[in-house]
This record gives sequence, structure tokens and C-alpha cells, in this order.
Amino acid sequence: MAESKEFLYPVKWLSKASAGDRVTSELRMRIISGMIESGAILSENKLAADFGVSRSPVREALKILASENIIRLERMGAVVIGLTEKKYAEIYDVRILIETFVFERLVRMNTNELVMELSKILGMMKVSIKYLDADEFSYQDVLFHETIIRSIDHSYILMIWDNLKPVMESLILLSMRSRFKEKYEDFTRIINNHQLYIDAIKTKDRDIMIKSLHENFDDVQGKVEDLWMAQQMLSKGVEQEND
Amino acid sequence: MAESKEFLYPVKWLSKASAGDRVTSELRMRIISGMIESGAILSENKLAADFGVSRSPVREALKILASENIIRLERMGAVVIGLTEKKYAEIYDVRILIETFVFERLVRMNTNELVMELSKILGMMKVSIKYLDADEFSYQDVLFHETIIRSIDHSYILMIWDNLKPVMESLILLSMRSRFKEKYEDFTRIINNHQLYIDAIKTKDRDIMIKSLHENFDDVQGKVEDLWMAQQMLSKGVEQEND
DNA sequence: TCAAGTACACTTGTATACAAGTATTTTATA
DNA sequence: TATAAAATACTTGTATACAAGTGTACTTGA
Repeated sequence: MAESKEFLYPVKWLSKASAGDRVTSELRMRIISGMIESGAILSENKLAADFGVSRSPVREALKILASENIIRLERMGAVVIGLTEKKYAEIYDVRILIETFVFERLVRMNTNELVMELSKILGMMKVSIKYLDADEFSYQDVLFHETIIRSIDHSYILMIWDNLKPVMESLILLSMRSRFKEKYEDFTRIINNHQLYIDAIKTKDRDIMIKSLHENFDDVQGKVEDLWMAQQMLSKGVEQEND
Repeated sequence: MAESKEFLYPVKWLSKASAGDRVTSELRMRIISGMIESGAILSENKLAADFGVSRSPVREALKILASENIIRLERMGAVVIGLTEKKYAEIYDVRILIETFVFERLVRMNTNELVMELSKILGMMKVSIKYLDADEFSYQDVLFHETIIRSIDHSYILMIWDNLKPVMESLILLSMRSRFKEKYEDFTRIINNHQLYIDAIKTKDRDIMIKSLHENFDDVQGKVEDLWMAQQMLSKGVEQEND
């Protein structure tokens, strides 16, 4: 009823999306941001009313979020799991696992085209910084890594990424928004890291690859700390509706 | 309308399952077995009619199968992808990836309880062989590996397994059924492999682990060859309905 | 005050209805 | 016969309705 007009997920990314996709994305953001607290119980009917849609798209959303492990479907109601610190560590375990795998494939491939593509994306990222567009920057950041993963044409590695991506996207969005406000100087470092990533792929130097991989994850670790800050901000500013 | 009474998926495994689960499991089996050919276009309405249910559970099934990468949801109709040889290789890439990861965690854990559990499952497998129950054997085989994976309590590794499991289960079911008929002697070797697996975990000997891991996958490779045989049998014996 | 049973509110899963959009086929026209 | 236009038979996504089941709360009885 008294639904907030503010959406956490960028509405422009949903122009062609279905109601189901909209609910999925927005709900995910609210859970990951902490706006919907861990342990909360979500009702299909209530969510449908809140989002102004029927139960069908809400059901779809809950199924997807359950497969992403951020809610748990029980007999009565969906229980919000949220992201504990343990889970962050686990997400990055998996990212390291698959990106390492991808790297091993890449060194045996022609990477010219990929390097071009990545350079283009890096250019986009620089522009996003210049014009203070945190959402666009996040989009390009996610796209950067997805482009690398897609390049080896491995459907099951891609499947893992597809499951991880939405959560990663939400994390990065929230982190980048807060950084644009508070730690603007970080972005030159992030750009340098990504350039190192590209160089590693270009030279096919495994040592640089490992180095850039770890720097990237150190950086990501920073993102996560920012996220905690963002969560604090949000949970103070948002009134929880319990009835 | 002229729906076959024969279900590929064991009906007793679906006793408490919803119509959606039933459709999902059976459809998966029909695709992986080759009974529904790669490239075929599935219609929600038609499937609903065939299975005698409404579109709701069918939609649910298609979403799940799409996330498992065995169909592709397009604007009009779901296109069956099926499993090419490349995809088999990719599945086992991922299995090796995650099982290796799990092993690394296991060597730092107390594995007594796990070893007990695995021994029990192995006992079940032996009984299944004795009584020629291919489905039960498959169930225990899948459970064996799932038990190992669950033991490290890693939600995102488990997420990967959850996505892989249904396809693995189908593959193993089909392969084991044909083996019980044609290559019964294989099973002593499979049992030995699993015993080696347990020993590796018990002694925490990384070398044995690697050895048993590879023997297991060699074995699995055999399973896949059997599957091709099974597909041949099926595609000859089944009349495709096209109208 | 406490226990048991009943009624109610709310849950999921499924069926069905409908709107909007997209291929296909048919029909009309040159 | 070839081409354009219109009718049709699909498709998906969403809304709504309903049945069966589950938990809660209230009432009734001691």
C-alpha cells in the first residue's frame, strides 16, 4: 500500500523487461542492500500487492531468487537469507575458480578480438567515471568480466556465471554508488586494474594474469566493505513495514 | 492426446512432487535420452495437453530446463538444445572443477562422519546391484557425490551442484539402465572406484584422491558412451509425433 | 488458569481467462 | 503467376479463480 516510489534497480535497464523481471531485479536489490532484512518472510500475495502486479510474476521472481540462494522457499512463505560474510567469501571462491579456469583456456586461444572488445569496454568505463554515472560504470564493469567468460564459449562455465551474475551486479551497483559519493579517487585504481587484466590477456602471461586477478579481488573486497556502509545508510533511512 | 504411458523418470521418486516437478523431470529425461530430438520446438500449450496439466506447471518446467541449458527459450517456442559431445566434456570440466575444490577443503576437515555416511551409501549401492535395481543404484550414486559436496558446507559450490545435478542424474539413470542389461560386470569396477574414493577421503591422501577422481571420470566417460547406445535404442523404438 | 477443539485467515499449486504480439496462411489484386 | 494485404491461429506474459493444505487464534469446556 504505502509503497516507496524509489527503486533501487536502474529503471532504464528494465525498459523491455517483463513484470516478472522487474520484480526479480528490484527484490534482489532490496535484499542485498539490506533494505529487506535477513530472516524476513516474504508472502507472494503481499509482494504482489506491493509491486502492483499479480502473483504470477512474483512467483517467478521468488523461484529465481531461490536459485540464487538469497531466499529460501519454505512451506509457508519465502525466508530471506541475504548475504553473510561467509557467503561473500564463497562468491569469490567461485569467481576465482571460474576465472582461473577461463584464463587457462584463454592462453591457448587467439585473444586479439577479445582484447579489442575489452579495451572498448574500458573506454566506456572511463567515460562513465568522467560523467559520474555509477550505474553505467557498474554495467560496464560487469560486462567486462562477462565478456572474458563468454569468450571461451563454454556453456556450463557460462551457466555458473549466469547464476552468479545477478548477485554480483547488485553488489557492484550498490558499492559503486556509494563510492562515487565517498571514495571517488578509487576509480583510477580500478581502471588500472582492468588495464592490467587486458595486458595479461594480450601477452598471455600467466603471472600477470594471476597478479591482476588477485588485485581485482582485493579491489572487490573493498567493494564489499563499501556495501556494508551502504547497508548501514539504507537501514537507517528506510522504515520497515511490519503488520 | 496419444500420449505414451511410459515414463522415463522413476515415478516412485515423484510421490510427493508437484505437477511442475513431474513435468520437469520427465521432460528432462526425454530430452537427454534423445526421445525428444535436438532442435525440436516445444510449445507450452502442446506440452500441457500432452502431460494433462495446465500451462502453469509447464512454464515452470521450461524455465528450469532453460536454466540447465538443455532448452533455449525464444520468442516463440522453446528450442531443444540437448547434449552434444562438447557439452558432455563441459559438464565434466565443471565436475572436476568443483570436486577438486571440495577435496582441497576436505583434507583440512574431520572426515570421520563423512566416511561413515559414504560407506553406508556404498553398501546401498552393492545391494542395488545384487537386486538388479538400476534406478536405485543411480540414486545412490548421485547421492554419494552429493554427500561429498554437501560436507564442506559451501552454499555457492552447492548451487553449482544443484544446477548440474538433474542433468547428471538423468545421464546416470539412462546409462545404468543400459549397463544392467548389457555390461553387468562393470559394476564391480564402479564399486571399487567408489571404495577408492572413500579411502582417499579417509586417509586424506591427495594422490589417491586425484587417482580416484580420474578413475571415476574415466568411468563416467564410459557411462556417456553407454548413453549414446541408449539413445540409439530409443530413437529407433520411439515414433516421434509431429503434426 | 489451562487444554482441547474448532473456525478462520493465509499459504501454495494449479487451472483458466485474457490481452498483446508474432508468424502463417489465405485472399485479393495486379 | 507474383505480390501485397488481411484474416487466422498461434505465441507469451499476466491476471484471476479455486482447491487443498497449514498455522493461528479464538472459543469452549473443565
